[in-house]
Order: sequence, then structure tokens, then C-alpha cells
Amino acid sequence: MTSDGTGSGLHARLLAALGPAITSGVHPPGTVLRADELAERYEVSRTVVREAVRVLESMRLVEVRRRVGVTVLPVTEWNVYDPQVITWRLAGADRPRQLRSLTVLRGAVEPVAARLAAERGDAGDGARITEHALGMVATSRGQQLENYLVHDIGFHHAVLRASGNEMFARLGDVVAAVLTGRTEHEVMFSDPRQEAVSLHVRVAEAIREGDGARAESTMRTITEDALSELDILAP
Amino acid sequence: MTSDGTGSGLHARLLAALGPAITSGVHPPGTVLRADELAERYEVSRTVVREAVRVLESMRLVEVRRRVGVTVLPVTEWNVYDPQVITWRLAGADRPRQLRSLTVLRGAVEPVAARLAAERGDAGDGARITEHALGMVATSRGQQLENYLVHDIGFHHAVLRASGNEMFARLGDVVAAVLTGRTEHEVMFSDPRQEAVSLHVRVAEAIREGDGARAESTMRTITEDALSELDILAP
DNA sequence: GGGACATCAAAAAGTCATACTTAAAGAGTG
DNA sequence: CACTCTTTAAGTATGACTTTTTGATGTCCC
Repeated sequence: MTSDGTGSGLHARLLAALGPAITSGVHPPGTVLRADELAERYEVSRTVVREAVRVLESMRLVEVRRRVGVTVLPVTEWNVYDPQVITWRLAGADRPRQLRSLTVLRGAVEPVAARLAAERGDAGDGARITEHALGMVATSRGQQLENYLVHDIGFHHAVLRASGNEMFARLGDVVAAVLTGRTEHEVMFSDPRQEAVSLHVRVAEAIREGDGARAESTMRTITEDALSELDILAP
Repeated sequence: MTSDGTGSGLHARLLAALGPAITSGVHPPGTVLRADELAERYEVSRTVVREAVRVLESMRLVEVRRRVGVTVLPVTEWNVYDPQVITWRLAGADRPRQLRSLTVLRGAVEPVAARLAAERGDAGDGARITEHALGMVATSRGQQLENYLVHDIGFHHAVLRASGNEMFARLGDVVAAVLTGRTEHEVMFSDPRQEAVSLHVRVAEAIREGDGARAESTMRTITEDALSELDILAP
């Protein structure tokens, strides 16, 4: 398996070249690419180009019409929930905007997910969530950011899954990407704030106790903090 | 342009056959399809099959490995935010479950979107939203469900766009699909409830006045009503 | 003369068949 | 148990041909 986005085949490699090129604005909306030209430029067969283009089309990054070619669509058309598109955009130029959009989305979804987890989750869910919250506590001091991140991601993932809602659960990867990005790129030299850690523990408690309202409001504090943190970094 | 999902090319038609077949469980997870077999069954060339399969792969409905074939992935892998996947699932057997997931998602997102619309939206946004709310009022009596639906969709779409958040805005189509489905399939012989209509008007007012808290809580009432409505229909 | 409509040719994607390469699962062997 | 070897199905390349669409050319009628 290829751990990064780049698959094994030529089509996947072409996709990994074209996708970021489009989302980063190298080929701005309205640009028309011709399939033959792409085949020549990237030294692959038309077969390969067609497959990659079909995928871009399904992501609504491009539209392909006969006698015209492959036209890059405006951002408003893009399937911004597609994991690949999210990855490409997070890696590219409008990373800050993307990070903000996703954090706002988290702010809408995670508190509700926490409430549902408290109301509908079973003991196993509560245990998993608590386990990660405690893991965060254990790794919150002494420059163990990597391990802390694992538990942070695990915590949010577990809550989203425990909500029992499929759409929420699928946002786990998005949250993971945001948290990872924060640790990697943004300023986070020091240990995480103890206040943030304790909020996670309190969410876990509320969920275990089945207290939906408290789980929701506490989680809302967490997501609001995440948003303010962004505002401080990029006002 | 093809008004329905079925595109013009053979690959699109094959996709429109395979996608629903997978999401509806005709080919349950774990099923292995061979490309050659598909080409024969649907009487198309391997080129066409490959293009369709590549798209299914990018939706994470299938995984394709050499020497194995095209394997249908478990539901937990599917890109459930992909508009096409949503459409297919709404048209298929697990429509009720899908409708519920989406309605819960609406319940998380729309109230927050309404607050943001009130806090950040401009006069034009307010005007558009109000226009649709009034349109709902005007069409709420006398069996004008079709026109009512147009304004209902327009209202929610306008609020989501006015939120200024790209991710929220992209959920407009999802909401439209849910509302359309409700009108078409579920019991909705009679005129809409006046109470629901007036809630929309009040959200519009709150947004125009920049009252984020009121916009949020009123919208929350709307989405909670939508959820209870589902509970009544499918407990 | 000018606008509306029909016709036509070129361009680029769409489709197909074929030949060949490559990776990997599974059998067979030491 | 590890190693090799065969077989299988996907991956890639290419050439020939079809189809759609657009923009240009041209014609007719007002």
C-alpha cells in the first residue's frame, strides 16, 4: 500500500499531479486542457489521461466536453468534501482558508456528535473515548506531541463514531487532517494547554454519564477554542 | 445537458448502472467483479469499464487490485458525502436510513449556518433569504406544493450560502435532495404547517437584524421539527 | 444591407480491438 | 517454512474509427 496519496498506477500518479495543480490554482477555473496535450506533457497514453480526467470530473474539478476539451470548473462546483480534494487543498496555497472552513464545520458537527454519543453510545464507546482522553492527559507534558496527537485524533474519531451517525463518522478523517496540520505546520512548540486537555476529559465524563447537554456544551468550548486559535494565527 | 444523473457517454451510463447496484446491495461488500466480465455483461469495451471503475474507486465504493479484480468495499469506506453516492442511496433501499443521517447532519449544520449568516451576511443575503421566506408564505396554502418546495429549497440554500462557509454552502444540494424527497415520497398531501412557515419567516427576520443567537435557535427548531417528522414516519 | 437559418468542415473527445507488460496470489517444490 | 514458478487479471500503449459540437461559410428572405 502507498501510505501517501500517490497510488501505484500511472493514472494515480497523473491524478496526484493534476489534482493539486488545479486546486492550487496552477490551472485556474476556465482553463482548457486538451487530453492529447496532457498525454504528451506527462508522457503517458491517452488511456491513462482519460482515467485520471474521469476522476477529476467526478470530483467536479473539471468538466469535459467534446470538441472543447477539459475545462477547469469554478471553486463553487468542486466536491469540497472529497477526501482527496481536502488533502490537496490543505497541502496547497489556500490552506489557511481551507483550515478555517473545516474548523467551522467541526464547530457545527462535533458538539452535536458529542451529545448523540452521550445519549446513544454504549459502554464500549465511552471506554474508548475515555481511554483517549486519559492518553491525552498522560502525553500532555514533556514534548510528546506525536503521541498526544494520536490520542487527540483518536478521541475525536471515537466521539464521531459513537454518535451513531454515518455522516459524522466520516468526518473523522477530516478532523484528523486538521489536527495533524495544526501540530505539523502551525506554532505548537510547547506542550498543549492543560485547560484544553481537561476539557476533553470532561467531555468523556459527560458521555460516560449519558449527560448529552454537558457533553455538547463542553465540546462546543473545545471547538470554539480551536477557532480562536486560528484567529490568533491568521486574523 | 442530461437533466438526470445519467451522462451522455457509455462510461457514465455504466456508472449509473454500477453505482446504484453497489449502494443498493445488489453487489454486497466483499463481492469481486472482474473487469472483463463487466465489459461482456454490459456490452462495452474494457476502456469504458476502466473509466467507470476508476470513478467508483475514487468514491471508495470499490477497491481494485491486480490479479484479484474489483472488490466492493464495506459501507464504512464509502465517500458518503459524494453527491452521486447520496443520490444513489436516496433512490435505493436504505433510503430511510440515509434520510435520517442527512437530517441529523442538517440539524448540526443549519443552525450554525443561520447564526453565521446573521453575523456576517450582507443586505443582499438578507433580501434573498427573506424573499424565499415570503415565497413560502405565499405558496403555503392551496395545494401549491411544487412552488412551496422551490422556495423552501431556495431559503435553506440562501442561508447556507450566506454563512460564508464553503463547506456549508456545498450542503445546499443535500438539503435540496432531502426536502424534495420529503415532498415526493413521504406523506405530504396537505398544505405545509403554518407553524413551520412562520419559523422560516422568523429566521429571515433574525438574519436581517443580525441577531445570530435568535437565528440559530429558531433554525434549530426547524431542524428539530424535521427530525421529529421523520420519527413519526419511521420510528 | 442585415439578420435568421441551414449547411459543412474541422476539432477533440468517445469507443473499440488488439497486443503487450506487470504485479501478485496461489500452487508446487525443495 | 521458504523459495520459485505459473497463472491470472489488471495496467498500459497504440491505431483505427465514430460521434458530437462549434464556428465558419453561405444562402435566403425581409
